[in-house]
Amino acid sequence: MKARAAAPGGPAAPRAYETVVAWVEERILDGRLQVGDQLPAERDLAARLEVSRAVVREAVRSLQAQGVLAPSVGAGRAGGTRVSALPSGAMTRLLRLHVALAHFPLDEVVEVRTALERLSARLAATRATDADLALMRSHLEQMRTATDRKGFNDGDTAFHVGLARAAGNGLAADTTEAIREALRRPLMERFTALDEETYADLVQDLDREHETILEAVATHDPAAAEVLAEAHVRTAWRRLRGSAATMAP
Amino acid sequence: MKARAAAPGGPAAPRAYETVVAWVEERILDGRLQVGDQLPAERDLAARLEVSRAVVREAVRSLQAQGVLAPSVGAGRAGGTRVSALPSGAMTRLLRLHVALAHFPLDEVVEVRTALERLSARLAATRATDADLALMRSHLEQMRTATDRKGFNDGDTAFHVGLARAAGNGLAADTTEAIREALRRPLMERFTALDEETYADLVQDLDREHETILEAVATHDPAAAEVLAEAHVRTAWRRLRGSAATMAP
DNA sequence: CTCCCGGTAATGGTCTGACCATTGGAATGG
DNA sequence: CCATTCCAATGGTCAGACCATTACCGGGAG
Repeated sequence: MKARAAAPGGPAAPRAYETVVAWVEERILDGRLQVGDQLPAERDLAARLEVSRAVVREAVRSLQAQGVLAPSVGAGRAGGTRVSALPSGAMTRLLRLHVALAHFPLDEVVEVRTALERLSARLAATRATDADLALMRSHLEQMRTATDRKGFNDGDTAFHVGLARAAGNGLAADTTEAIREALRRPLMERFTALDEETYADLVQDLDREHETILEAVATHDPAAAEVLAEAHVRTAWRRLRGSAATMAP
Repeated sequence: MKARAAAPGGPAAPRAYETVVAWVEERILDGRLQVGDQLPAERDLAARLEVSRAVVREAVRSLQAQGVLAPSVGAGRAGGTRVSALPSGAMTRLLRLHVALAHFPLDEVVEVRTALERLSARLAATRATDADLALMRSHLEQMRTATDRKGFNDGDTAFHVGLARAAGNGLAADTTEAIREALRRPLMERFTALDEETYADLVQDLDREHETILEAVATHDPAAAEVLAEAHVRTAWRRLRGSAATMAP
């Protein structure tokens, strides 16, 4: 009689790597493991949990994909797998893939991004430092001096991520960044599909709107900033969303 | 002369499993792989990319953690690893861990949740079906008949997730759900720390607010719904955030 | 005493080869 | 035609080995 006997209606057979993931998660959730702490060596952990090193490695990869673990080779303090907190890359990849899989339609993503933009603008208007403002101003300049559409888009992304960072909300900033990155490809497709005149008009209007948002933030006017920012994202998307180059003939 | 020779200033040595992840991601991003498609068998993929099966498995775990791949045993159509789109669980775990790691302070998370709530309420007020409304009403009832605080909290979660689902925005709903789940533990700690009288008052007020939100949604009044929902989350958190049971003496 | 240098050990990274449990489907027999 | 049996393919797991990188320790040179 095997322990793993599959009870047909029962819970799916527990994978060995899940027990390792659970071991780590449990210690993170109750605080025994904190950022910077070192995990036992893979060989030790495998022995302790009575699994093979291969499944320990699978578990580590799984948690690494969430930005929670960071393995590094070598002996002593510097080596070993440590607990980290780098959700940005993880969120970006997750969102980009699921957008590509058409699980999240672009309109939905833009709706969320609009809501976040509003939040960021309001918070930034109350918290932004002079350094934040200077950085955002430099991004405005970057857009104005951009020589191609990709350059402009990069500046635009930097501006909005900068706004989110200035808001002092890490989750909002990381999410905004992830959404921007996830939308980069489809956005650029629409951007490059515009004819020269439409593009020039759009850039001019966007610059004006950026300017007014920055002004509201600089003068610490949260109410104005949130309205302007929300309207900005909304209208920009309205003008872009139609210009899709058909992708699947 | 090794191909992997570490160029000191160069980019970090590319891990073998990353090439496998890249292989899959590339095909998802350009549409060659879609939801439901089957990946080559691990052994085949390993041979094709000239890596060991172990690293292929690590890559699969990594993408599985993002909700993008779903392996299953067996032969024929049913077996094999397939492309999936289940970001909900992935987002939940990611957020929960990073909240536990104190990378995202509770106040920040609640701010984002407030923004999402506002969005969901507005959208729900324009799109909610009778079925959605009936479901939310049942969650209201669930809260009223709850015998303990956990039961109330579960109903509350269900109500707000239901609102997000009714909004018809999958990303907003999944994110709301992830945040709710990530906050469950710290929220319940505060919830249970309230004395009986404060708790009774709070529950009564929350119920009233839920009622007004649901009313605004039912009468298709987006402007009212978004204001009520935002105020609801904000005041609820204000009343709860102070009641923390100190955790680390 | 200090500094440099080599060795050593520990770590994650990778590979190989094997066996198991599950599952679908093909071959077989009624 | 249907039920049964067997087989092959799949992911899951394990054991053992070797490699590259890195810190640390100890000894020798200055």
